[in-house]
Amino acid sequence: MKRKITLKHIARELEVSISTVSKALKNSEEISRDTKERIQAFAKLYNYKPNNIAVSLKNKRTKNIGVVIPDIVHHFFTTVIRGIEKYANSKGYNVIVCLSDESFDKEVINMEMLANGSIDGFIISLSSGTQQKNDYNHLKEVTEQGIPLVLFDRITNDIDCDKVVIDDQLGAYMATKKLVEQGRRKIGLITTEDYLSVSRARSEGYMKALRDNTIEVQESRILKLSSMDMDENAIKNFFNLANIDAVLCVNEIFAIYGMKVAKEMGKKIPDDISFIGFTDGLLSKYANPSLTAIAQHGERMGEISAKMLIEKVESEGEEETFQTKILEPTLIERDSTIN
Amino acid sequence: MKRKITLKHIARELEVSISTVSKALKNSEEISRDTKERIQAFAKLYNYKPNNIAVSLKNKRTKNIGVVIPDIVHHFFTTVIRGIEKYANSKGYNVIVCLSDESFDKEVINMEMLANGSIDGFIISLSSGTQQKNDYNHLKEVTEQGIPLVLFDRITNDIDCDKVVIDDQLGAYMATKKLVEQGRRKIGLITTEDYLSVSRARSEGYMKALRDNTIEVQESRILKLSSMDMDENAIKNFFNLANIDAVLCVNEIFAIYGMKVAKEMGKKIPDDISFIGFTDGLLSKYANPSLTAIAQHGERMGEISAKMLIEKVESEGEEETFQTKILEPTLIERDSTIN
DNA sequence: CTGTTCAACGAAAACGGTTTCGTGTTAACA
DNA sequence: TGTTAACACGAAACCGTTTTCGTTGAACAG
Repeated sequence: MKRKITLKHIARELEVSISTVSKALKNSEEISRDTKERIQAFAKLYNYKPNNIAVSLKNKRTKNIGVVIPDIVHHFFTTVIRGIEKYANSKGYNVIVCLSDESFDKEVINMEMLANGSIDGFIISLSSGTQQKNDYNHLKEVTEQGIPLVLFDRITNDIDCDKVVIDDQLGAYMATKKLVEQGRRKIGLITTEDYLSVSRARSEGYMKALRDNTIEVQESRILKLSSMDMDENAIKNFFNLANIDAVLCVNEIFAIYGMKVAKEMGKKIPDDISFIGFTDGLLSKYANPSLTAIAQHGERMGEISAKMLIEKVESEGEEETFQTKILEPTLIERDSTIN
Repeated sequence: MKRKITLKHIARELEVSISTVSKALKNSEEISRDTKERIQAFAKLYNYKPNNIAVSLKNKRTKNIGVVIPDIVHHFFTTVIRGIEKYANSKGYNVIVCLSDESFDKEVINMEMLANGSIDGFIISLSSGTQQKNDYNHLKEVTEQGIPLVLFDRITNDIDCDKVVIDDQLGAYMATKKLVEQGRRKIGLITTEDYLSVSRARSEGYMKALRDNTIEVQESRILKLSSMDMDENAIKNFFNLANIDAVLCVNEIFAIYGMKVAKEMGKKIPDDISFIGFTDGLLSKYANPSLTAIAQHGERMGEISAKMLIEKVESEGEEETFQTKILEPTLIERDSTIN
């Protein structure tokens, strides 16, 4: 077992001081060519690499960024992580991923664990528990400590920090408008409970599009589902009672499941009923029929979040100025709507 | 901006030494009740939390574990991460996720970044680039440095370390056997190039099952696809020429895509052709028809990997003994096979 | 009164680097 | 010959902990 070599070892071996070694390895002008070459050659030979922890302690920079997301088994979040990873890595940063599991408590615990020196900044998408509880003190605390924070997708207005979102309202608006243009009038919405910021925005876009096209918003055409139990009968009733000819779903699963139920009821997609779902993921692409979807551009969102964060981290406390970046969603038309 | 408070601050404020503060906060017997209470109260008041980096440097324990996987936009890997996270978190560890992007170089770079003190151990699934190159020196190096390593799913025999896999051969065997029992004789296999350890094992299981049932293995019934370009015509030819009545696919995407092509060709699933795919993910569940799948138990695999790793990390260098844990795959029957 | 013991605390080294500041040597110059 | 500046390097502080090993004063026995 070869232990890692340290500056001290090199110094002792080459009979110079630790400072000389340190400087030599940084190619400092202070050190003579000869000595530098000796030291660098020795270091290369023994594969010396500085200890990250020691460097972090000294520089108060960890080169780690902490990402806290509600769930990782969600295509959207994985694409965001990929975007974050990509950008962060290119800048020499590592990504520590923590899952809040949609729980307020876990979100708080994870952030506290990381906030004690482990990371240089946070990228976070709020858990539903947090949005429901409407308690953002844990976020306030880290920002007060001067730790940069970027919120993405599931954000809150209660905290001043950089934010990255897509225009959820616009996405829903575009989708609903498309359905209207295709002659649909009895357009339903399958969503979650309202405390999720994104669901709310999507509902608003849906309703606005209806109103702009002089279609009345009917409560019976809005179905609120919990992501845990997707009650088949509830969906059937919904389709039947409201006599729906098109559905906008706030996520892929709802859409795929909705299509399944519709098919079981003997409905033809898209002739009898059209479907559009949020989050253009694998399911949308490979569903049968393939699902028209509103792409959230997760990877891009991740990259932008990482970029904003790292800029804040590396700007030595210039004047604080926060921005909110709003990405445009894209409607990707497939076979679950008329083309 | 409230800066973080340190032992030194507390010591100065309470006019005791740093060591006394440190001990008091650890409830050491050395310190009198009075002093301990004073110090603890003060620490609570100012929300003192030890600096992780400093503790890491001192203890040579980071409480971080490094996970390097080929890709995160893959249901299987995300479930593994979830399992790792879950167990690691329960033991007070954080998870640093790095993506190799199926590239040997990125795998090496990521590991080198993390190996310099950032983590206590590695959990890794090899990139296809690495398996293709067959070069495992980067793994050898970290193990020689005494850093615990757990390999999962995509492993190699060239390295001595703990490993966690499912019995891929058995999975393929079970699936193929099931197809045979349902009267299929012209069973095809859609796989990737052979350098991936898992694909090879699955091919072997497939062939073994055929032989055990006195069905000849025909090269024409094996299609090797690159995951990049899924050539529709190649698949059509494959189905036609080999006159296939059942297909085993080494991953979900191949299976879903295969079903799509089959349907386009007018084939009925499962009457004309059955499908079974590896990795029981969301796609399998929500496909149409839903896909009979071999579950890889990713989450369990992640938990076990994390458990094995953390045990190694926390066992102060007892005698080295490595184990390979082989999980049993489960065949989940759905509508793409006859039931 | 001296010696021992124990409780309660502090000094200092250590982890592995970075960085500031000082110092000895040499060469150049007046 | 004495002064000075540049060069090359080392000492030491520091980052925030942990931990070992004193040290001090009081209490107690003899």
